Amino acid sequence: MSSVTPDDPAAPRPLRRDAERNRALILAAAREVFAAQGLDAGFDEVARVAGVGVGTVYRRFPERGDLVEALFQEEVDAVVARAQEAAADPDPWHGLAGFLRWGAEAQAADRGLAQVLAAAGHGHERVAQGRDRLAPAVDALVRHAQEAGVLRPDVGGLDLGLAVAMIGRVGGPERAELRERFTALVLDGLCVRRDAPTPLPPVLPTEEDMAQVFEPVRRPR
Amino acid sequence: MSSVTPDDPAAPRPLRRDAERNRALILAAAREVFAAQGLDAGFDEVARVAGVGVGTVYRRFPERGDLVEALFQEEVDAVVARAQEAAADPDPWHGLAGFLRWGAEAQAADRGLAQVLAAAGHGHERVAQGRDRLAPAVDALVRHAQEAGVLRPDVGGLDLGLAVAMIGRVGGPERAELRERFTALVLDGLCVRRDAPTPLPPVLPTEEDMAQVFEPVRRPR
DNA sequence: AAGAAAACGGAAAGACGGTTCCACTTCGCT
DNA sequence: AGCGAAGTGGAACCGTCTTTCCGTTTTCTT
Repeated sequence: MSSVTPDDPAAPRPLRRDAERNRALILAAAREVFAAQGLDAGFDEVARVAGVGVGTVYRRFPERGDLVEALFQEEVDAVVARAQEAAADPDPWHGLAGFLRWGAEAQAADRGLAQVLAAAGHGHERVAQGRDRLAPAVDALVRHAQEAGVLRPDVGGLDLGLAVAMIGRVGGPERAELRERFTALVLDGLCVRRDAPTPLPPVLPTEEDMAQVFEPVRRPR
Repeated sequence: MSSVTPDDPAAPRPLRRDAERNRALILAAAREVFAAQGLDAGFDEVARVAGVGVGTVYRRFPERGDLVEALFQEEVDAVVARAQEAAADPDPWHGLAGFLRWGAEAQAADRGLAQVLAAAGHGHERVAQGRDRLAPAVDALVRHAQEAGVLRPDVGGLDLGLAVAMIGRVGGPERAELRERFTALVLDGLCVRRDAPTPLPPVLPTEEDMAQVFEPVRRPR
């Protein structure tokens, strides 16, 4: 008779139901832990949050990279979507500014995302693919604003990406107003022409904010 | 007779000659290692470079902070001096721009300096003093440029400090041209008025540069 | 319902880096 | 030169994080 499971040579065997459930739990836990502590958070922390044993995490994701890849594919999707949305804004400058603000905020809120976008190309295959999906979207956003004559013509998509990364590191997760301030400042540098400076948010930085540029979150033990 | 060593109650006993020599070797080694790897470099790496045993480092500097303090007092002096020099520039804008460029470069070349300036206030007493010496100098530089009407009036000294820190992290030690690019961009945001954008250095960032924002130097094992 | 296979948990083993400690050396003094 | 104190080096220790392993549990199939 015909077997119920046709011999699909590419079939990676479906996971058992409990395994599938745990896989989802692990991914959710990793999302939370990596966002808070960065990509080098301990595997047992992930396991603890997921409510499974460490061994389970290792069996499902033998290398740290596997977990990272599975996790951030969707986060990259979100960034790409936001970039496309911004590029479609009828006011190109508004779209660009909104993306810069949003991107900085996203990186500040999620250390793991920041690290994975940066590390793209160094190793992880699928993460690099994600970055390659991202680049055209940002390029389009930049080109759009340049064709409208509002963004200076001598910057590229990677300039914008670097600016997002730079600003995202300022002030720690709590000090969004401070990032607003630097976003406004950089935007004043990015525009083609302006007479007076755009007013900055009136929050003056404190000494402590500076430390955040270098040590975003001290792992609380 | 009068004793050769008067009972100075604050006298911390002079070090033996070999101890003094090793102290100097350790400081020189720490300067090198911290600049390359940051403040959390291993003590045994410092000991190896200095050509002494680990125990020697620990006896002379029981806490990591002691070593940091002894080391960076002089580096802070250099920054203060540069800020004062910049404030005395007959062209205030030129002085400000030069300081921003120089500061970013100094931090990029010396991870330890970057971290110690940032961490000031969290702990280390004398490092905090250093930062407090630095702040007025930068404030003066900023005020000077503002009184000349070339720097936007709504930024403070700490904005400039944060900008230096931000830009210093871009591109890794090797990519100074890239930092030039961002310095020019931020300066265009900082000035009071400009018509056309100041031309940027024509170096386009590469994908790898982005990684440097987050992982400036991978310790080579 | 029963047997076989997959998956689980968490203890144990391993790798790694920071810190301590003490037998030995070097220095300074008489 | 000889003695005591200060200083030294690096092996051993300790805590932390990673990875493996295996006795038990859960699921799937018939």
